[in-house]
Amino acid sequence: MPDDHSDPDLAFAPHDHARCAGDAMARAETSLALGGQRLTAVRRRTLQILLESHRALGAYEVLDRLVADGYGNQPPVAYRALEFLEEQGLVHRIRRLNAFTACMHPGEVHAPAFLICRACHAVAEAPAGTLGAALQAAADTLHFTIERSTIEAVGLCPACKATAGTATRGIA
Amino acid sequence: MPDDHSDPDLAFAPHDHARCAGDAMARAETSLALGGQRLTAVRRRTLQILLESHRALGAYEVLDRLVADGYGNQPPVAYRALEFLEEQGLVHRIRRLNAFTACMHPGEVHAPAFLICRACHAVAEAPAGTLGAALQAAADTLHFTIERSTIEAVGLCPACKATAGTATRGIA
DNA sequence: GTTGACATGTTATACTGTAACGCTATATCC
DNA sequence: GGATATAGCGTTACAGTATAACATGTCAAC
Repeated sequence: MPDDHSDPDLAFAPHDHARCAGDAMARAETSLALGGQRLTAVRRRTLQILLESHRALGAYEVLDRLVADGYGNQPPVAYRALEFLEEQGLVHRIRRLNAFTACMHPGEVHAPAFLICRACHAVAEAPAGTLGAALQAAADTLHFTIERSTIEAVGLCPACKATAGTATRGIA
Repeated sequence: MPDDHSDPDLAFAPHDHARCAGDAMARAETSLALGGQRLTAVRRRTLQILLESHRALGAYEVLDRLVADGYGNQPPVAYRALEFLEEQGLVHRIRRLNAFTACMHPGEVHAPAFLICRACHAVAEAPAGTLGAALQAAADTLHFTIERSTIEAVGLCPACKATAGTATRGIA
């Protein structure tokens, strides 16, 4: 099983990966400490796995890597850590892919929106812009109170658009 | 297994159910005919099931009802019909619930947005408003081309907000 | 009435997610 | 330090969701 160095980048543009991962981990430690939450070994390693791989991983992919590090090898081990991290706003769940990805700017309140390339499987966390407000407005007209939201779009990233028609593997 | 008359209404406000279902079926026939697509028996019945039940149904729930009508009793029968209807814009998939619901206004181009009550499980298709534009704008900044989108919010509908704290069953 | 394309029926299996139980580690209180 | 309470982890077992692959049937065009 190959490592994931060759996998598509999380954002569509290149950037300082090590730095953004390190920053995210540091912020995670701080924000958990402030909230009185415990970043245990499994949770820390799970977050690291997502930060390192730098793309959306399925729960069972995460589990495989936890197993390789000597942690429990049953699904709940991964799911519990992922759910905890999601509740803490450190990880996002991408329902379209049945996958999880590390949050690139934890701490900031945001209704995460994801852009998923169907050709190269890259996933980018989109700038929120007026999205949150627009969703809130839609909910308001029905007097609905939003607690959590999922916003995901499937399409083509700039790179795959450029090579459109060539050897890309589709998601459907 | 009880019928679904007591299930939460699709929209949060009462309305003329028979009429909206009938309209939707009529529009479905027209739009499929124009596109040269075939509304076969299974597909038609599947759409009817979703329109009648008037809430989000899992694929296996749809399958149960198809079986009761004498259709094939294996998952692909339901999944194929549902996928076809989704491609045609007649059905929406609600990923948060692993469920499907009939589109309430097929034909109109729209980025469907769903409001899901975690207490009573009602699902409403939210007015699009500026949502589509906001999502498009977010994608534009990354030069991403959107082909399909999933927008779902979990929270409390007006009725469940009113009875907050009383006997409601949570989704989580 | 044969051909070809599309749709359905069916088998089998893969993938995703969770309930429940017992043990261990950590924190707290005395 | 030792008792107690709580949260987290490991494990078993299973439930729920989805799809690949192939066989059969149906329909329209020629």
